[in-house]
Amino acid sequence: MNHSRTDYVILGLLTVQPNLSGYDVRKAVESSIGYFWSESYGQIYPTLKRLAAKGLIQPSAFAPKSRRQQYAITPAGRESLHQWLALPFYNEPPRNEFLLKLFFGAEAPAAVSAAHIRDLNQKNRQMLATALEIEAMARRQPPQNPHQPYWMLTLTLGIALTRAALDWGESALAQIESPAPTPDLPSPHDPPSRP
Amino acid sequence: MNHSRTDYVILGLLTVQPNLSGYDVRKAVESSIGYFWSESYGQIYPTLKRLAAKGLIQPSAFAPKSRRQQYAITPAGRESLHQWLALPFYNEPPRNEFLLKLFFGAEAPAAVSAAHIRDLNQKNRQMLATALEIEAMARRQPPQNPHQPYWMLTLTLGIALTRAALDWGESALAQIESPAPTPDLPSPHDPPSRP
DNA sequence: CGTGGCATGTAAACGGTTACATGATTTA
DNA sequence: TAAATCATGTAACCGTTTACATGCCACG
Repeated sequence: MNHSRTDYVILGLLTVQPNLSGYDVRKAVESSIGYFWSESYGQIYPTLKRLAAKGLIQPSAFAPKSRRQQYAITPAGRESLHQWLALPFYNEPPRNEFLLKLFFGAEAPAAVSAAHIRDLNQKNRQMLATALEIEAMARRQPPQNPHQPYWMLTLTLGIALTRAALDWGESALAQIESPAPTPDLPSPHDPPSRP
Repeated sequence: MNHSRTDYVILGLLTVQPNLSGYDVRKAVESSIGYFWSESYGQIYPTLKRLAAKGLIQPSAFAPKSRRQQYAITPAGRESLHQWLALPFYNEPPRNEFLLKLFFGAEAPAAVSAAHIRDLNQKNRQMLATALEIEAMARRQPPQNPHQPYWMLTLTLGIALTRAALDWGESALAQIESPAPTPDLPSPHDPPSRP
């Protein structure tokens, strides 16, 4: 009776692509909503069974050579998805370990926090690069797909947030690495870093 | 033997304020790291017991009138915190329900997604306002506290991300509400919304 | 005195991951 | 035929939240 969000991930993906196996679902999650969602097999397979038992999806083609049991969404499943979409979204309690470590940064040498920030910047540069690639690719071909405008929105939010985080990261690094800028006593031992 | 992150939240907070009870920890989490972390009593109280048993914290003053059992960090606890701070941070699998619903937005009337975005904007405006207040308050008094520079960094990241999300939200709303702008066929029935 | 809120605590449930088991199929 | 990897599945565990229980103190 209790629908977890995994249910709607699967139902949603089945509206995008009509036949998916558990394996397919996993791949689809990773490749299309991977940067803001994740699912593990331990969730996916039992959920498929449960959704089928409830009639929200149904076993469809048993893919010829590939021994993959595929499923398709039913009208009832689509209905259920629509209802969920209309409910207000619920953001779970935040838990950002990077910010947690930074918050307690004064307990460690400045180099520790600096390393974390560099680490974050690295990840963000990577993320930005792939997001921009995807965006460029999507913009090249005309929007035949009714989902595409929404996908672009999720993408542009990701890009905007990553850019903001990167900007912050650079200035944060500068602040941390310049050792306590006492205005009239320029630090004697740390040469200004010029990459 | 396994240290959960709740351990380090408590140890960290005890380096900031020397004596805290379970109740205090909860309040401190909410008021100081609330926008990127959360803890429930069900975690806090058992963790306090466990940390005390391991000697990482110790019962200190039993607060006079208030029947609150307070704890203080021990040298071993501080050591443990330092070690953890030096480890790379681990960001748990992302799970953003807002983006999930937006991704499947094409399955529902555009008004549904628009409402979600407005909802998000509302939350972000709220968040930005309080963050800016805190920032202004912090900047007013000179940095007596060695933790403050790090706290400011977490704050400025929050502000930057929220601003970016708000900017995105406005343009996203505009895009969604303008019904499929066919260039040479200006939409006949939707009057341009002027707030 | 009684009631409402403060403070501590815990049992049970929950959503989710990890680790492992098992065939079946492709590739070398 | 051996090794790799595809695909499905599940049991156990884990961190966490929820809901509830309990006693204490302040205040009307």
